Amino acid sequence: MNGNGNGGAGDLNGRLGGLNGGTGGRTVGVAGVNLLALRSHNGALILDLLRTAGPAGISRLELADRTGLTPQAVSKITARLRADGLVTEAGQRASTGGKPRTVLRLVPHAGHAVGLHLDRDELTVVLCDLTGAVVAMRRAALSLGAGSEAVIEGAAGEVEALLEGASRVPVDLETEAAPTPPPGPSTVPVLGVGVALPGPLDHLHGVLHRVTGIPEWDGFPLRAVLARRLGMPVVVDKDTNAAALGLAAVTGGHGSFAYLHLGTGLGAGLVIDGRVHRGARTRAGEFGHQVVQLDGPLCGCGNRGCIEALCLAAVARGDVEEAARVLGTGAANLVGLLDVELVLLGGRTVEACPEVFVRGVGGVLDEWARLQGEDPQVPVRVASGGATGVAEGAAQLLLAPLFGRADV
Amino acid sequence: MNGNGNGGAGDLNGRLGGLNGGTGGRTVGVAGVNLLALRSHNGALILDLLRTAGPAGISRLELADRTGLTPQAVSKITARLRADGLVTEAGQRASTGGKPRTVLRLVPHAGHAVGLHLDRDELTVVLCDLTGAVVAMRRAALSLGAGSEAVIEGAAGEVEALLEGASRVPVDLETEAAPTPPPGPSTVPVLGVGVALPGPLDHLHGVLHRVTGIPEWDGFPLRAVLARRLGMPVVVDKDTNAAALGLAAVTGGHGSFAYLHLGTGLGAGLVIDGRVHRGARTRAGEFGHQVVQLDGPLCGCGNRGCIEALCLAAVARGDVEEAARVLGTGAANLVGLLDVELVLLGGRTVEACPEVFVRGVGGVLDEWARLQGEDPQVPVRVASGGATGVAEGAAQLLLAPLFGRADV
DNA sequence: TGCACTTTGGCAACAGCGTTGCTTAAGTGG
DNA sequence: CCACTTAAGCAACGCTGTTGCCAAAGTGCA
Repeated sequence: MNGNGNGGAGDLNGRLGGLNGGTGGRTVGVAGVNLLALRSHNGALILDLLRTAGPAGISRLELADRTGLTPQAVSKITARLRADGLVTEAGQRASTGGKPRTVLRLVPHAGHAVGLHLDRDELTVVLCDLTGAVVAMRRAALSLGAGSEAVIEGAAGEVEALLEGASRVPVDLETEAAPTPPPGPSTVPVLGVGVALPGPLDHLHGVLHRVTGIPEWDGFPLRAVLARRLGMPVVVDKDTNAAALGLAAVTGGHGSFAYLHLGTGLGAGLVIDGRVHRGARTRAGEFGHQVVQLDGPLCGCGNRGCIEALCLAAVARGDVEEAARVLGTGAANLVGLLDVELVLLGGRTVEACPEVFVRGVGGVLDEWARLQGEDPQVPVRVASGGATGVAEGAAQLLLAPLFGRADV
Repeated sequence: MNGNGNGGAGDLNGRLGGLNGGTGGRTVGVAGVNLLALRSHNGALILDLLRTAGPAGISRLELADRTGLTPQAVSKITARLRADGLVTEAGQRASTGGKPRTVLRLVPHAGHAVGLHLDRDELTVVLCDLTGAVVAMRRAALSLGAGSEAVIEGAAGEVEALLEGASRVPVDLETEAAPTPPPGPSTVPVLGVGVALPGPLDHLHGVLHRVTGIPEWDGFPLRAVLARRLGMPVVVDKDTNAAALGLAAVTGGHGSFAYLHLGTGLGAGLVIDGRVHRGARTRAGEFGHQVVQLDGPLCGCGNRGCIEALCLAAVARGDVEEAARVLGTGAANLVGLLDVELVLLGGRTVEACPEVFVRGVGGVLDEWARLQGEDPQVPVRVASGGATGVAEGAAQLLLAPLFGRADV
């Protein structure tokens, strides 16, 4: 009695040396699956296991065990992936009484993606390799309200400068030196650009809506404009969703978690069963304007008793404990509604005093679980993203489909 | 640039004349897909389109168009389904200048499932055919607190009586007469029994937790016990989830909606992308104890300001308008968080004055959408289930996997 | 009535997927 | 040194959806 099937063959086909075939058939509603899609799905699945395994690598037999496929099938699939240059053999394991297992590893520099984070006052661009590691980074001041042309031109310029630099200089990274120097070719193969910015927007079509505070952007087809300007594929998403996607790539598993971002505003990115949940119109995650106090104080959105208003007011008057309690109440509502396994906190306000928020939110969740008579409480942690977290997540908008975690 | 893949081959394999092969491979984590799973997925997909088409039927070419498969592939698949007795040819369409299309239709009585609804004070059993239509029904008084043995025995007895009656007498239904009299054989092929009851519980293993008010059930392996007693497969789920599943079967599409049930308590069933969202531990949908009034009045759960407490208190003092407003606030929170496309209301309290609740909840949602500057508000409607809605949804716990909408 | 045309749907051959059966490679342990 | 174990590839196979072709069954015009 074992489940089976389940896939998602990736939206960005035909890249990276013919990986991911796609069907060529028209697709209305739910798609039938043909052999090309099957091949693509299994390939992506194994690629994802290789990615998750990291530098340690993983053997063919372990892949077979994890996927339920035959060892022979795994051999064939990995042979294809090796021929495509995505995978290499990398040493052997210790023998357990027979021929030692050959370790397979993802080739990080077989592909790259650009992640672009457009915040209200600054811009961050990163170049990530297949593993999601940052290979190059740039940061610049930018005013989102400066007009679309200026913003597009500024962003495109930064992206081009990043790629230019990356193709010449090996690596110039703040955090760490690159573990393995990139290969010979002077040009870096790039899948495209993922853009993350404050919502609301339409992820599917890459069109912006009324970005809070900057009505000028309403209806702007960011995806199309930037794709034409840069000459490569572009995917657009909300900053909170990108952050959540980036965290999902690290978390690895197919679990569920909520990423709560408390900065100048309050929003959430939801990951359900390993996939970012955006809803039908990319409106999911409107966490800041959840009402937790009927007829409470007026919020900027026009409603009363929103979490965001209560939280920010508490922070403004220095009562961080109370802010954490309010946030915790919202988190408890969310956990109760969705039964996620983990709550991650991020954003500048949280980073200012992380322990207070983790303790405060965790306390409310624990109390709630105790009342329900549930034992294993939902853990609360600070998101690991850091300053480039959102940009890295934006790059994942293009990387994730390769590993079978396509959106839609 | 078309999406592809995506499946779920059904948990209940090997039934109904060899449909749904399953792989036979062990499955850890995410599964690879082999040809058997592919066959099963495409078969289920086409079966689902046939189900959705209803008595009107659907032609092979339309199936090909909707699935993206070749007409020839559809011909082969439908030939298999016809050989299995699940599908028949049923007349022809009008010609459009050539050979007229042959209409295919699901054979309703090719399979049945029992849906059992254990409420606090009564029990409802239905027998549903493949289309989900009720073929037979029984209702009896039952006290959930009367002890596990009495409840199990009573429920099993009712199920057996229902099946006994159905195999002899064609149909005895309150609402309508059966459109097509069932076939010759005296025994009805039954997939199994779906059981719906108040939570919390573990859907995956079919084990009950601390059912509110009746602590005796904590840890009771309902699925295993009932399966052994009846000698057929049993699936257990929360009543709200079953109701939502039943509504999803009617809604048909792969959309998202929330079913809010307001009876003696308040709960929710969530359908996201056409699948019931239960969360990792079947705890999702804890809607009643969402806090919408910080430090509000004490709730039975021990917390303060829960929707359920506020709502029921308002109803108790006769202020239904206020109850609807509170419910609407919770619904708005839910819609904002998940971006569902539809809100359905049900339960005895709602059914007492449906217009007030629909108007009240809708009003809050409209106001919220107006503040956000969104145009197409989320529609609010009364759930169509009626008295047997939950039981029908319970039957869908076994029927849905056949149509590719497997859980987990 | 007859013929051209359109559309539907099946038959046969085919490419490609994962699977099975067997062989070779490469270790351990007595 | 040899028996044994484990890993991985080669070859043949069964089954999938696809392609090429043809028969069936209508419409519409002469």
